[in-house]
Amino acid sequence: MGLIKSEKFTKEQNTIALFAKAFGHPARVAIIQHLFEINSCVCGDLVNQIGLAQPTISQHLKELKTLGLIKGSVEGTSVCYCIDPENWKSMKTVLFAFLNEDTINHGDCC
Amino acid sequence: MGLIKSEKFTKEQNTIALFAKAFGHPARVAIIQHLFEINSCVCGDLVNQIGLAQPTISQHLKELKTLGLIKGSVEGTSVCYCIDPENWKSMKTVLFAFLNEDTINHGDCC
DNA sequence: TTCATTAATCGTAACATTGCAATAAACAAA
DNA sequence: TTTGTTTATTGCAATGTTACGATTAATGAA
Repeated sequence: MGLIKSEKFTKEQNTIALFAKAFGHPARVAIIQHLFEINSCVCGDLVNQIGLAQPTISQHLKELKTLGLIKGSVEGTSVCYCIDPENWKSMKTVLFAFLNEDTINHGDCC
Repeated sequence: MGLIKSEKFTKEQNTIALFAKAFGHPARVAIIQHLFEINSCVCGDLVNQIGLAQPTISQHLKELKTLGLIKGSVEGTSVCYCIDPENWKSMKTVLFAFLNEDTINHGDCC
């Protein structure tokens, strides 16, 4: 049916999935990487950096913004985007806890 | 258009996105968590554990299997699934490198 | 062989995602 | 005000994802 049955899962599982989904598209990965690479805000050159149309980039930025991973501030005619350090940190805590579950239980089976 | 323009991005960015997408659904998160929790293989009770229909679970298992994160072995009438430790490890290396990019550059801006 | 059990596959409906052209909105400069 | 620049929004087409009923395949038990 195309819609996820979120009520079948725990809040934690849904949160993990939401964060993971944010990185489930290479354009959003590229945006985040570019933000870390230039080590400051990105003001306008994202469309040139990534080869997608302006409305498409805008849409990906909106998704990352809605999740709180990035924040934008208006600077004249352009908008400057950067990572939201606190939300990034808490996202990492959630994902790391999940990805590190193999270190708690390390069953060699099969 | 619904299709990702992978050719616009690096191999690394596409790999990160593929792994992240695997965890972009709570059912697949739940499957992985259950595999770690019981600390061994899961033989058949996944449909009861998670509240989705058998074909749906089978589909999610297939995705995780295609990515190499889990592996299944036939045991009589049932199939036993468990994490593939080596592929899990290399997936973690890729995702951790991405998620830890904030520790390399820690620009306070905006 | 026949029956029961379990998992995979097929087919399909409903909804989501991706991408972009066109347009609108917001602002600075002339 | 008008013009140019930049980003957001709208609308839509193409494709992908999710979910499950029905069926098939494979195996063990009777």
